[in-house]
Amino acid sequence: MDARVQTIPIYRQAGAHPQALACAACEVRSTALFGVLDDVGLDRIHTQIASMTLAPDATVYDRGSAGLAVFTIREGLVRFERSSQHGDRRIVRIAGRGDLIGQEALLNRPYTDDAVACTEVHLCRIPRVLVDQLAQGRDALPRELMLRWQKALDAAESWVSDLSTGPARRRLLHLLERLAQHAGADDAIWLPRRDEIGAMLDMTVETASRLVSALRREGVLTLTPGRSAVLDRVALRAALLAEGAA
Amino acid sequence: MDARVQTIPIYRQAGAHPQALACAACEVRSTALFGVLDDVGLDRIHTQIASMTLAPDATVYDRGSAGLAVFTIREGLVRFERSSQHGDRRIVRIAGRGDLIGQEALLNRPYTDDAVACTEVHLCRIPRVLVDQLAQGRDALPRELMLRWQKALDAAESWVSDLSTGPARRRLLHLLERLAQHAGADDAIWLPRRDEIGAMLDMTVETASRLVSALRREGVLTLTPGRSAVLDRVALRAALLAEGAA
DNA sequence: CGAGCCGTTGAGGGGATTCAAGCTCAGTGG
DNA sequence: CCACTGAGCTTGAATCCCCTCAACGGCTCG
Repeated sequence: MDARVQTIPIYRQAGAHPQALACAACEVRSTALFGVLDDVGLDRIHTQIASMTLAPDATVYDRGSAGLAVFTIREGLVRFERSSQHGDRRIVRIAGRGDLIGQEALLNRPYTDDAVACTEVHLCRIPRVLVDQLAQGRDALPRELMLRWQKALDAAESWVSDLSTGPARRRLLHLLERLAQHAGADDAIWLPRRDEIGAMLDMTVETASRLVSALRREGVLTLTPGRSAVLDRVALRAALLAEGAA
Repeated sequence: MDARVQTIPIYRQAGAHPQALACAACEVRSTALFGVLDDVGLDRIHTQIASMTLAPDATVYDRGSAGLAVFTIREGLVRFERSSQHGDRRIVRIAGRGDLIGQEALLNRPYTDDAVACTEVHLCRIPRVLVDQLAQGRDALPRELMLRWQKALDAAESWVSDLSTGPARRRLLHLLERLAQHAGADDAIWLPRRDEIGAMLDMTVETASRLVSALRREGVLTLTPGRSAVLDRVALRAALLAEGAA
């Protein structure tokens, strides 16, 4: 949890602090956990939610630690890791803007994965007890919560069917396709390190490197400094079709 | 949905029909969705829940179809399948006794996977609207629901880290370990067909066959007629340790 | 500048796939 | 009754994809 945490409460009254209107004006509000709450609801919660910023590779929480809060991703990518006791880790899922992570906390459970920032990440940290309170009063919240849970479940299952199936090249292409969904304005995606690609797709760094290089030569991918790249979406589609996978 | 469905309502008053006390006396009640409801709650629901029995390979529901109900597994195993448009399917998760399946229905969503019976399966079919009603009145239910969702999510993620990681033999051993958790009294497990093992572990039928035969020769597995087998748990543990995976 | 991390590329070997054949067993119909 | 068939399982041989082992270059940083 080596992050810059701004515990400054977020007040909503006009003018004031630059983050005053943060919750109400939050860009992801409509897709985020509290998006369904009205302003009255917001008044009750905005003082307890902490805004956080994490650097790449900073951990949001550790597997096994007590779950005291859930997090909404305002910006950036987070990966979920598990490692077997003999050392080799596997990345089992990634989450992005608008996703809710650490739901286990709502059940008073320890976190089931290591959650690590891929890019710089902006989070809202929501204490477990706060959600409990809200869940009692209104009932818009449970549904929204269930939605998050289902979304995470779906993501986990399609991780199996897309990223753990077939030859290495196809798996990589599927990964790129998925990363493209979190792309910036200019088709700039976050490109994992080679060993991270390996942990995601169950392959060695060497294989990951070879395949990335191949895609670079084919023009599907153009590397840019700092773990990022530009994707040619058309070429990617073509490559996927050539794999016999749409 | 080619099943024997007993739409006979399940009444709770004493004596009466053999299934009269079904809900109240349900063996899996403590672990099932409505386990937390008291008798009053049960009175309100038992008439709307249908008891079903499905034969092996019967489908519970199809991916994409309208989700009108969730199901509790009273007995047996259910697998979740996805198939890409060029034909090859992948089994992404299995669920067993006490698990809730088809939660998407609660969100008014189509089912995200094909759900297919592995063994003979006994289900309780719970209409979506019924859960909605209950969720409004009491609030024990939402928490129980969240628990199910989290359990499914955890299962999906560990499917990636256990069954989609490493060499074929280790993946198969992990699968057996998992199937052993659903074993009958005598360590008799449901053993998938070779092509089903292939769909679970992303390998060919031939590889699956070779590995199963090898384990049979090593005494880890003893085949018995009808897609089942007896496991030597000690030998399994030993084999897993030899793989460098606990 | 050397150390270390990260990425790349090559050579060789091994594990899984592909292609192929043969087996058992249940169901079918001559 | 028994050949015939097809589905499921097994085994073999050849191929290939990916891993292992290795070396090297670029880069940052102490």
